[in-house]
Amino acid sequence: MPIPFDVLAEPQRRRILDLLLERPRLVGELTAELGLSQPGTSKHLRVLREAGLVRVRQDAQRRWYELRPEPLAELDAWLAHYRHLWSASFDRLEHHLDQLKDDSS
Amino acid sequence: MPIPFDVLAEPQRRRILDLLLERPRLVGELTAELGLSQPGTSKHLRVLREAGLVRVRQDAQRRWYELRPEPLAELDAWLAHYRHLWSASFDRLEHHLDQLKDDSS
DNA sequence: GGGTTATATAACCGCAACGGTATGTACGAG
DNA sequence: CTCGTACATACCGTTGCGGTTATATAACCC
Repeated sequence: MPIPFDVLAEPQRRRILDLLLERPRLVGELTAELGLSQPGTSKHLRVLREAGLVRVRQDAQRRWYELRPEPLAELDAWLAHYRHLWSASFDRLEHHLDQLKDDSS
Repeated sequence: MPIPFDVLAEPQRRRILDLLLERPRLVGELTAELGLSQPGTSKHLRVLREAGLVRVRQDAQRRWYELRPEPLAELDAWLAHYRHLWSASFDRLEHHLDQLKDDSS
């Protein structure tokens, strides 16, 4: 699953992710909160689904959308290549992370 | 400076960032390595410049482009809101980060 | 200064994405 | 089984973006 930069480039889709970060929601709820048409919302949700950023749980006619953070974790991994550029204590942080890894293994 | 999601959505621009992560480069070098036309490269560089992701150092007719990681740091901060979703030991990590902060203050 | 090198800007084109309206589908209620 | 609800899909118009070629700008070289 490639990092979905283009999917995240869309402001409305990021708003959807922000809303789903709080709790799962129905399409109707998202439609109201985004101020979009219902099909517009559905279309964004399709894109997010195909990018693996959300998953659906069906409940009769309703569909609960919830967050799926794996692609964001991959984005985080990509960012890691650049992190030492702004994180002064990066090396020490890495050292601490290694310790965490050792603790849990 | 808002997080430049749309700027990063472009694959060629991410390639430019990857190349600049190694070392600063001239427009001509980037043009060759990307396989684009020279104006195409310049246009991407303009977008990256306006997003604050690169800066230019002029040297006669040449322009050395180099990375400016601040916007990526903001992206990192945005990601932080989601990080606990995939980082099992997030709370412990946060604790360690706080310790780092205390050490350096 | 005239020519060359290095880069930026302008003008243009094709395509894909986002938004809407209209319609299809699926499930439950009565 | 019919109607209403909740969502998805089809289709279309507009717009913005990435790519190109052509041209402008600016600095060095001789």
